[in-house]
Amino acid sequence: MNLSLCCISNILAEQGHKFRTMTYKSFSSKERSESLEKLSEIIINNFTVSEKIVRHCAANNIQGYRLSSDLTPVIKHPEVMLALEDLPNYNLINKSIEDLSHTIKETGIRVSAHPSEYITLTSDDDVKIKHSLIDLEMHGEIFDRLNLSRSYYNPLNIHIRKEGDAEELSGTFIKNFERLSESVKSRLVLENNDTGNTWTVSNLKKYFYNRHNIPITFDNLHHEMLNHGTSHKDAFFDAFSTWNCAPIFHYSEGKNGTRAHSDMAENLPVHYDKDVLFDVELKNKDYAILDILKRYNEREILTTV
DNA sequence: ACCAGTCAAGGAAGC
DNA sequence: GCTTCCTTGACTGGT
Repeated sequence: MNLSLCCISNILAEQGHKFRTMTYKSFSSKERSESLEKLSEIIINNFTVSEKIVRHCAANNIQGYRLSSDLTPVIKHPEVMLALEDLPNYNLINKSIEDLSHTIKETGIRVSAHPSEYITLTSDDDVKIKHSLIDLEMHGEIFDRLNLSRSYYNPLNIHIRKEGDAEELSGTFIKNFERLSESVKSRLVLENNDTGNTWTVSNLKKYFYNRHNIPITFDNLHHEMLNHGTSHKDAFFDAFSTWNCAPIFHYSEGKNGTRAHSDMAENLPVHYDKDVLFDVELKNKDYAILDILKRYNEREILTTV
């Protein structure tokens, strides 16, 4: 069972290895030089924590890691717009990125990311599109700096977000997709969602894979909530067939039948004997993953005796 | 040390 | 055309 940790290790956080962030409100409330110093420290901290988490995954038989999408907070805010090179102690920032890169290579942990839920390539508002393009490009830059492959082996996963006419929305999406660099385009994949009625696996496949070869991420919980009558197995294989490498799918369970993620899993991810990496979206994070692995291995022992 | 309120984002729904 | 909700972790300011 190949599992991937989603952003935070609760185990390491309890030991004091925590991510930090900075809002624009905070950045702009102090002297610029003071804010830049603080931001530089935050970014170094975040890459260093990521490196520790990758090591932690490798030590615990967790094959994948979804990087946080807030490693470099506020730098691409419209009123800030800085490059990493503009920050104090850039050499130390670069060193923290190189350390993470080396650890990823050394451990063989497969890395992905899920840029903000608020990113949209389907908005009518070009300002919002531009913010989204900039945010995606920052992810591409970080992936490039980490020497991650420009392929779906290291995917950047987003949602379509907007509801409405699939034909029209997919046209808008592709028009904006073409504005992205190769760094992003070569990694971008799309995930099914349930917040409306449109973006099931089969519609994503029809409008984005069949026409543009963009792979589809299968999320079992979103599928449960919106499936247009398609079974779990059919949706799984529909999405599976869109990848040119082992897919990264999402696994979670809802709290009392809702879309709110539960703390721990009660069941196991179903992979139909296929090679899939499951990004586990459960609140107890690595505790939930270690529990799944333990139960899975116990079941393997029972069924092979 | 701890707690409650704040912050960030785009879209949808409800007045 | 407003406000509120959605989500979620860290930050912030008060005790």
